[in-house]
Amino acid sequence: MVSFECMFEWIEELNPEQSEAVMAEDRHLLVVAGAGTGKTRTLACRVARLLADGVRPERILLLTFSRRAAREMTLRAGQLAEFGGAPRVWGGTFHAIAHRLLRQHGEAVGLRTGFTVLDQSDATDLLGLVRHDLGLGEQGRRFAKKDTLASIYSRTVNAQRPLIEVVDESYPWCRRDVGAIGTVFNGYLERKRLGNVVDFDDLLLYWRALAQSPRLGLLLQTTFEHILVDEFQDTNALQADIVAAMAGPNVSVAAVGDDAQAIYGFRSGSARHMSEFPQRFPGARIVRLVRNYRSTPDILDVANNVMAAATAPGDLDTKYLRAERPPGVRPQLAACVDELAQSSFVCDLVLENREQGIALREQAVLFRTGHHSDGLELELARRNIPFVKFGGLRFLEAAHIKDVLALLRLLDNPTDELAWRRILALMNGVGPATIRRLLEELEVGTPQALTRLLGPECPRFPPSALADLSGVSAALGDCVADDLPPADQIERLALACVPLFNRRYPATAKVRLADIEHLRIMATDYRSRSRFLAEMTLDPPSATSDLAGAPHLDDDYLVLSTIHSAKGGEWRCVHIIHAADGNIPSDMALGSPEELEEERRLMYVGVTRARDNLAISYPIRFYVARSGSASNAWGDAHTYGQPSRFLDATTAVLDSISVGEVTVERDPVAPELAALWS
DNA sequence: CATTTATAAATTTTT
DNA sequence: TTTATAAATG
Repeated sequence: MVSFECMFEWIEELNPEQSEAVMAEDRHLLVVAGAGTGKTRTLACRVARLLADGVRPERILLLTFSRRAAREMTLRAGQLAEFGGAPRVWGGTFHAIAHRLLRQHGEAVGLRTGFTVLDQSDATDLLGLVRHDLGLGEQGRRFAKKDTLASIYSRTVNAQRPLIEVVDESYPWCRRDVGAIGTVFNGYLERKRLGNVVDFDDLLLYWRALAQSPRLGLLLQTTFEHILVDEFQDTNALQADIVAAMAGPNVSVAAVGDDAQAIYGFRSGSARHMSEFPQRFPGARIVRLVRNYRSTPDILDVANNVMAAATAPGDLDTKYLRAERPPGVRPQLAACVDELAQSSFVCDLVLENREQGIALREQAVLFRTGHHSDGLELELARRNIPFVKFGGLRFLEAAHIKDVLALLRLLDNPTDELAWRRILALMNGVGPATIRRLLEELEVGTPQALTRLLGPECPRFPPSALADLSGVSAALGDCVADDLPPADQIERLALACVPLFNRRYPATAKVRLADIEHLRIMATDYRSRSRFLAEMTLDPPSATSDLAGAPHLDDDYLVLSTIHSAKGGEWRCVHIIHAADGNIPSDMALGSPEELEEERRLMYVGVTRARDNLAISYPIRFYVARSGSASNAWGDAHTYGQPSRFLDATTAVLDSISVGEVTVERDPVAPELAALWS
């Protein structure tokens, strides 16, 4: 009961609007809450209030969009309900809850048991296979590439709009090929069904189908009494449909959101669904939270000025935040000579802050895209400043991790074509043509494919692959019964991977095997192989600070994060780097006014993460070409950066400083030489 | 004949 | 770092 009392102490500290949101007895509730207005706390308190009123925890569903938010909410609200192993509040991302429900009831909507969830890169690869098999993208024909196909697909499905409209609006250069794109999508659907796999979008689609089905819909509508949804401004049409379909006659829906923080347009999220909430859920009480308790007025001045020029203020306007805190320190805008200067500026500031008693984990560095932190990561490593990076490339994206997971997936679902392909391609002397033949002869698509590989009916492999084959088969044979714990299975499979990795990744095999050991350690908490696989797909570990060993979560570390991943978080000090025009807003997003506005909101989200200190920086000169391409070998391929256009209106409330010495502007020799032959 | 190697081109944000 | 095509190799 202790936690209940402590929760009631919180409730006493709520302001009148927050407590209205917590106590409201209306059937439906929409909380329009600006950044830093105590949204999460209000939601958690509402859950506490419901529990105190006698609602059973397992009758409460708490939906979030990001995994970070899910973790935080279930931590805060979930603790309340844990009395001696009593059932807990259902909490998680839309996708995680969908998965949980479909494992239970999936057969009712035509899903076979034992289905595998494809992550984004798997889904993209499968689209690429279909694309290739249809002979698209061959010579000269500039057909949409697999990544483009994946985003078109996801947009179409999540927005529930006709393909032609989506292509016209967002991918006009593919207009000519809509017919063929449709054909690819059909092939993709067929391929998924054949392999008994579902992608992220399918999880939502099948959940909706379940909730709308005559037989199970009623069951689901009576499973939960209260549905609470966080970050409602990021809902897409599919998710809005799901919430509506789950809301039976005796269900209350409480949604919380902020249209000024809608940043998931690329996933078809739209604040429109929030403004339509009152129509869709009639009788909803609307509560607005605008008092900001998080940031100093100095920081809010920046935030408010960023949004002042917003062209499309929503009708549920929360963008002007009222400061409740006393004045603090003026935020800084640092024009850095180059990226190196920016990196050392940030490191200096971080260390200085730590000297003043602000722990590293109270500080965050935020940026638009994953690779924007590359330079900084090098400098942090050089100065031995520990950090953890959220967003960007993940541990699981590494080829060798996918290789081992493919072996596990094969054991879990022997009809998974992608897993088969990945494993076969790892063997010596096996290429696309052999893979095609083997897939046919193994009859991948039937559950017997694995027994066929391990048994006497095993098809003929090229002689060069026989050694690899016997190693892999032996390992698969040892694990096929699934009587070993997942961690032991990984250890056994990793053994078979040693020779494969040594050949495929000669220079890095050692490091990669250490990563597999990391994977094994992560698996030790799981008792079920399929649970582990699903968890790795739906809630993969965030990228680690270093390639070796597990991150020491007890230690102090600096947080590096994309702005998208940072939403919902707050830190005493926030450093926004690469805030140059072209980065925020991204050059990619200049196509339409809507996209540009989303970038503005992104800047707003970044700024409003800060409590006490905010430093925005950008390099005046930065390289366009990424390392690895040879294009900058002759002369610098750099460009001169202007600060983000969203900061234009903030100059009066920012301290502008210059960082870095103006050294030699450019290499005097190379351009001179280049002039000789250009 | 099939596979490996070489070369050029293109690269947002998350579940 | 991936991806399509061309050349080189087994």
